Formats: sequence, C-alpha cells, structure tokens
Amino acid sequence: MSISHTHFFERVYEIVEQIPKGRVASYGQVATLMGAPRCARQVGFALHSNPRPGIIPCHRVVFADGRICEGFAFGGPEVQRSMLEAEGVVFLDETHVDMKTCRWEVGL
DNA sequence: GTCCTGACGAGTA
DNA sequence: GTACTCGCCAGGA
Repeated sequence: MSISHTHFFERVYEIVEQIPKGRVASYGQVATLMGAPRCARQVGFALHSNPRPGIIPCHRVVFADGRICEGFAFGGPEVQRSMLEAEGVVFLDETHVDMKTCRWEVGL
C-alpha cells in the first residue's frame, strides 16, 4: 500500500495492532513510540479513519488519564467498556481504565 | 489549490 | 486548581 504516502498513519496502525489483549495504551504513548510525542492528536485522527475495522483494536487506545472516549467509540461507549472489561482490563469507573495495571509497554 | 478542523497531551499563565 | 494555548500531520470542504 502507499506506505510512502501516509507514513504517519501506517505507523499508528502498526503500533496499535501490537497492543495485546487485556492491555491498553494512550494516544500519547503510541505517538511517543512512533517518535512523535506531540502528535497524539494525529494518532486519534488516524484511528478515526480506521481503514481496517476489526483489525485495529482502537478500543484499547484511551486517553493519558485512562479515560475512554464516550461518543467517539466505534459502536458505543458501553461496547468499548465491555470489550476491554471482557479482555481483563480493570475499570476504576465507567469511563476510566486502570492504566497503572493494564498499561501496555513495548516488549511486554 | 487553500483553509480549517480534528479520538490528545503537556506546559504555562 | 483551573483554563488556555501550542504542536503535529492528514483529510475534507
């Protein structure tokens, strides 16, 4: 595919797809992994495009605070929370994930 | 072809 | 402690 075209987005998908089950990562974390800690915004935008629904676990990507995006979820905030919860992700609240326990790290 | 907005995050006032 | 601004890249109007 046009890797030389959307170099940035491809990198996002590549990293997000590597997030294991039961783990979550923040937009800023993904951005940092790709070498652009300031581009967290574009990470979210890349997932918004979501060219590969079902392959890219966008539900495992949350805010730096561990909060999930209500209203911006693919099917609904409840669905996102249920999917994460079913994978073993601990929730502090209905909209907050336990980042300190389920935060994904490279090489984990 | 150009301008503006858009799933964020961290720093500063 | 809270509010606002800047940075980044790509896509849509």
